[in-house]
Amino acid sequence: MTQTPCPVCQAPSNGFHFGVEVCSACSAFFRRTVFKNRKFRCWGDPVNSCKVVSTGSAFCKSCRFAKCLAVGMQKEIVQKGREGYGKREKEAQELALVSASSPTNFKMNRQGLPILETIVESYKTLENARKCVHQGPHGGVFPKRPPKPVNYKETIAVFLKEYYLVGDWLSHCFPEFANMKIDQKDLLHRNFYLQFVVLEGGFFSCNHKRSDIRYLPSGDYIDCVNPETYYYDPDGQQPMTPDEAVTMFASSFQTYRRNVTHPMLRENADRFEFLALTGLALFDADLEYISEETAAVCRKVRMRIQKEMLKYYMSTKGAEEASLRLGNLISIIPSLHRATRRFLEDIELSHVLKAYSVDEKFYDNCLPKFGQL
Amino acid sequence: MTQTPCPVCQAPSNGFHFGVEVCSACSAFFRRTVFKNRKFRCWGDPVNSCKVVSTGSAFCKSCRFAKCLAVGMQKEIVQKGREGYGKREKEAQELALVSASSPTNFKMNRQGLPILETIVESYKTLENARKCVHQGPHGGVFPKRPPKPVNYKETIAVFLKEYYLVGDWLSHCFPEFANMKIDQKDLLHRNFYLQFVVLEGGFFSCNHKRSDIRYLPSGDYIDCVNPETYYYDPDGQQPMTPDEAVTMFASSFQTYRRNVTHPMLRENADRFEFLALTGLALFDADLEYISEETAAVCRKVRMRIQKEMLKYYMSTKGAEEASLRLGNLISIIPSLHRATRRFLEDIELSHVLKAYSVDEKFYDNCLPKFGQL
DNA sequence: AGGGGTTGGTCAAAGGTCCT
DNA sequence: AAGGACCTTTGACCAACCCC
Repeated sequence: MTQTPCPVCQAPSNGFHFGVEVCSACSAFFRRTVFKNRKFRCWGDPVNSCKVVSTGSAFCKSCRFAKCLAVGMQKEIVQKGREGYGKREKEAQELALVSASSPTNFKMNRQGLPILETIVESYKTLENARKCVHQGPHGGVFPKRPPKPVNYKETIAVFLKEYYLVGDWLSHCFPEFANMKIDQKDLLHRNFYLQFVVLEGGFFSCNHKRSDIRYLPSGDYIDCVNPETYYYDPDGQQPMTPDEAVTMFASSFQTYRRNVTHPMLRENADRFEFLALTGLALFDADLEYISEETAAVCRKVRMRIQKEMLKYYMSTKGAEEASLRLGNLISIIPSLHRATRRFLEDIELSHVLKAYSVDEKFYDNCLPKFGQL
Repeated sequence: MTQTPCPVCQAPSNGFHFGVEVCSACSAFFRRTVFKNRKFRCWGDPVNSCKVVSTGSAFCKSCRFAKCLAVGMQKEIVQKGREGYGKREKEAQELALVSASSPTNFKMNRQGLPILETIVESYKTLENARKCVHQGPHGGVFPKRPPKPVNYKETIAVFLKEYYLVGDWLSHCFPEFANMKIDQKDLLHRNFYLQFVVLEGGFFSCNHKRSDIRYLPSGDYIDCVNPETYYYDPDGQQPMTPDEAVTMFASSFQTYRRNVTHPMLRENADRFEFLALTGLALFDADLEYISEETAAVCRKVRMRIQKEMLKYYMSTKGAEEASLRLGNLISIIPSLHRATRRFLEDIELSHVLKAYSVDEKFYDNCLPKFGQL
């Protein structure tokens, strides 16, 4: 940084640029202008005689460039473009077109992603099975009805039905899971299930672009903004009033939304990413009580899933963007754990208090044992 | 300056370099690339077949390097930091000035990583401060003594001393943190501290290549294989015998090792990566009770840290390897949470039972409030 | 010694990136 | 969208070094 002023704009100059000792700003301006071959028009009056001084902000571009040439800056020294060290603009633009043109149809990107392709396909089967099992608003047997808000009893009933459905789905997707010993399978399945419930809720919100209600797999929803509807018990046999329950569990809904729904909305996770996260949540290599053998399998599958995610991204993004996206997605997992744990605490609290008693079957069969999560 | 053209780029060649008669530019390029072990990706279409001509601009680095190798330039001739010769005078002077020169050659990879470089540097300061504060085996004031196993009382004392030390360190590393409102800062700091303790323990184990003992910042250690030494109380006033305590907390040590030490050993995380994880753990954007503003800051810093990690990897690895490594590192965070939570549960249990009572100061000032983690 | 040749180191000035 | 601060890369130049 020398003391001589930039001959173009009078700002402190900063070494030689394109043949003349000018400031870095004028250097960048000159480079961009020449590189993009931009032309300007002077709007001044009288024309082509604007003052070019760095005091303000708005120069007349035309006169600034003219002055650059006048003081001797050489167009020839501007290079024709180099390789960037991350992505290349050209590439990024082309690929942006591709991904924008087909938001839902990602068939083209799925090739060579054996694990994730399998999950995506069989998730469709799960969706169909749900229509039959839940008789919800999208059920095929009964005539269609609009989605309705549900209370906690109905919710638990839905999730209980789901548990085994999801188990079958997992066994179908992952031979690694299907072939595990029954006790290991049970550990993973229990650890997984609530996470899946929470994650899928976030994904539904993401699909519907709203975080004020939480959709269930049945198609109905929990109204998070009016939780008294959720805690309302038609039989009226609970030791707590809905109002009390709302006070007690109010922050739980906050937790779900903050930790999972919002991040997923922010990242705008697609179905593919949601299912990849599902796989990572299932194959939790660091779970307590699992055998070293199971842990090794988990690590292997996780690695494969990460590789496929990366491949999926690399087909539409540059390397850097892909990696960062992968990182952001993986960063959702701790939040997912947090939300799930909160969910579990709520359920256990209800259970202990015998307030809003949870179906015993659900409690015994579908939840991780204490301290395991 | 001979007349034969450089076989890589056709510019006039300039003597033999690394085995082939090439121009000085290609020589320098080759030297830099090999020295830093950089990998490139070709963005051309068709791939790996770009023209390499010295038109003054626009090389494809990948193809340029490939051509260097193709024409016979030898990687082996590039030295790894003046290994063959004695140190140069100038270099010796610099070393005298800086005094704390990096033991490994981090220098080359750290450029342009403003956040992580700052953390790495100021971590050294933290290490020095510890020597004074803890008077441990590496303390500068008292004569050196070998590391010894410590009990829980000594451990808590060490961590209490550390809390504010670490707080200062954080404020020094992260202006974003230093400038937060006091309540937000406190939330992050409390949430962070145990995670840091656990993570750093894993890092120490990683450094010493052993997971059977857990080093403390003071330089002493907890003997995880013989936890009765840890629960031994010289005053003998506790309501539990060491044996009972071991039974009670036995699986905690397992949890630490399984969740943090083992993954870090597996990944062989270096100091740089450990500190990057530290940053990610601090700026937890999904923490309960933090303001939206703070969360936004957290997301921003996290993003920057991830980018710097990626850059760090990309300078020595290919894009895919770098991304997977990043993914694996980030995947340690959920495990870290799990181990930390377990740690917290132990402390709270001890506290409630008034067995192995924890220093009240530590309990009140250094831990996250209930349900927050 | 001493010069020719090759090494790594240095730095000004290119281009690229990011946030406003 | 464009400006400007900030970062990386490049290649000419030079000191250190080996060898004959």
